[in-house]
Formats: sequence, structure tokens, C-alpha cells
Amino acid sequence: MGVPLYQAKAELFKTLGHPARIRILELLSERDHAVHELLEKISIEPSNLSQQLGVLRRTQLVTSNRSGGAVVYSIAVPEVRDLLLAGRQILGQLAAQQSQLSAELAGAQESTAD
Amino acid sequence: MGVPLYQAKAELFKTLGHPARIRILELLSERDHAVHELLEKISIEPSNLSQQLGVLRRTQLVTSNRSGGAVVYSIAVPEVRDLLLAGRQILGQLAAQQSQLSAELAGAQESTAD
DNA sequence: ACATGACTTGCGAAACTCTTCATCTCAAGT
DNA sequence: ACTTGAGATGAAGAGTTTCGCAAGTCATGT
Repeated sequence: MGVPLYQAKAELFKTLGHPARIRILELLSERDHAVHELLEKISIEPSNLSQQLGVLRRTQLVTSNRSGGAVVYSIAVPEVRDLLLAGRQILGQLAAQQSQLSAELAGAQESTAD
Repeated sequence: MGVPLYQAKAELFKTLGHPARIRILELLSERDHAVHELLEKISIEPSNLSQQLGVLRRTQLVTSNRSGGAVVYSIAVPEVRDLLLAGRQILGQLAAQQSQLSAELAGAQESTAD
């Protein structure tokens, strides 16, 4: 099949590795959005938004269709929601470990308090 | 709280956006590995491996402890497995859509064939 | 036909990432 | 004390990404 699996996977994650692209996917996983709607909710230049949409389109994570004057984007692969959720989970876990660590540092002599 | 959530999320995904780092996490999610064990299974230069481990360590996804001569790495956040799994899922979905597309192109006049 | 709003595309400068090389630390063996 | 194997770290060059600007397309209203 050519491309090693782990490389394809790395590329998928790299695609998600940009704040604007994350926001786009989160908004689209709620409902379809026209570009100008995304533009209202994400504060970047139109051309920048368009570039990021292009990246997501090329990796087939989203699709676009023109509806009159506007171009409407949708999530192409529903499983993206799971991925975003798993990301949120990890971030939460990481934050929890951080605060546990600082609590331990603060009350260093306490034995697994309360 | 400073850093916007979507930015933290982007950074998390960016961390996973590298083939060597993906392989490391997949190996570690099976079991702990010493650096020289990882080195046998992933073919990159030792110093490169060390750099990638450094990246994972800095984002707190893995932890290391020295065991005599060797340094052993472990997954710090078990939820990483879910994230990798979700990635695999999406890749599968994407591949399925690709092959469905080419099938449709091949038998263009067939109506949702066989 | 022309203007307008909604997007997209090409381009270049700045910022960032990857990989390798040389150097360094740490622990165990002699 | 010296050597050796196992890793980490810093720095430099190549390569890739990102962002804003200017210019371009496409459909709708006048």
C-alpha cells in the first residue's frame, strides 16, 4: 500500500495541529457552516481561513459545496468528533496531574491528605 | 488560565504529528520500553530518538526513569491509547471512502452495484 | 454590462521543525 | 582512575508552515 501506516497517522495528527483548524472542526462537528459564518466565530483573515479550509479539504476531513452565493463546509468523517473528544480528555488528564503535582509540592509533608 | 483551550489542543495534536513520535507512543502503549529497545524497533539515529523522546517528555505524555544503566520510558496518560485508536479509525474511514470513490469512477454507469 | 459580496489562490517574508553532528553526563565494569 | 555503553543536549543547515497582501473567480442584484 505504499505509505507506512504510522506515517499516515502522523500526517492526520499534523493536520489537526493548528488552532484555527481545531476550531473549524469543532464548529463543523456541531453543524455545517458557511465560510462567512466561520469567519464571524474565528477571528482570522479571510484568506487565512480559506487556506486552513484548503488543508482540511485536501486531507478529506471536510467537504464543501456551494449553495448560491455561499460555500458551505461539512465534516466528511464523523469519527473526527471522537478524536476531538479524546484530545479533550487527555488535556483534562494532563491538567489534573499538573494540579495534583502542585498540591503535593505545596503541602509536601502531608501524607496523601484528606 | 491563560492559554485558550483550542490552542492547547492544537499543541497536543502537533506533538503527535511526527512518525517517530507516533511509533514511540504505540510501542509504549503496549508496554514500557528502555531507550535501546525503542532504538531496535524504530530505525532512526539515537540522538534523533532522544530528541523525539524529549518532545514527548516535555508535553508530559511520557515519563522516564533510570533503571541502572538503562532509561525506561512509560506512557504517562493512559488515554493516549484512545487517541491513537481514534486516529486509526479515521484513517480506516478515509481509506474506505477513497476506495468507494474509485469503485464508483470505475463502474460509472452502474447503479450502486452489487 | 457592472458592481458587490463571498471566497480562493499565488506569492514572499518570518517563524518554526527536523535531522545530524559534536559534545557531555551518568552508571557499571576493570 | 579509566573505559565503555546508554542517553541527553546544543547548535546549525535544510526544509516546511504560517500569515497577510494583492489579484482572481463566481454568483447575485441592479
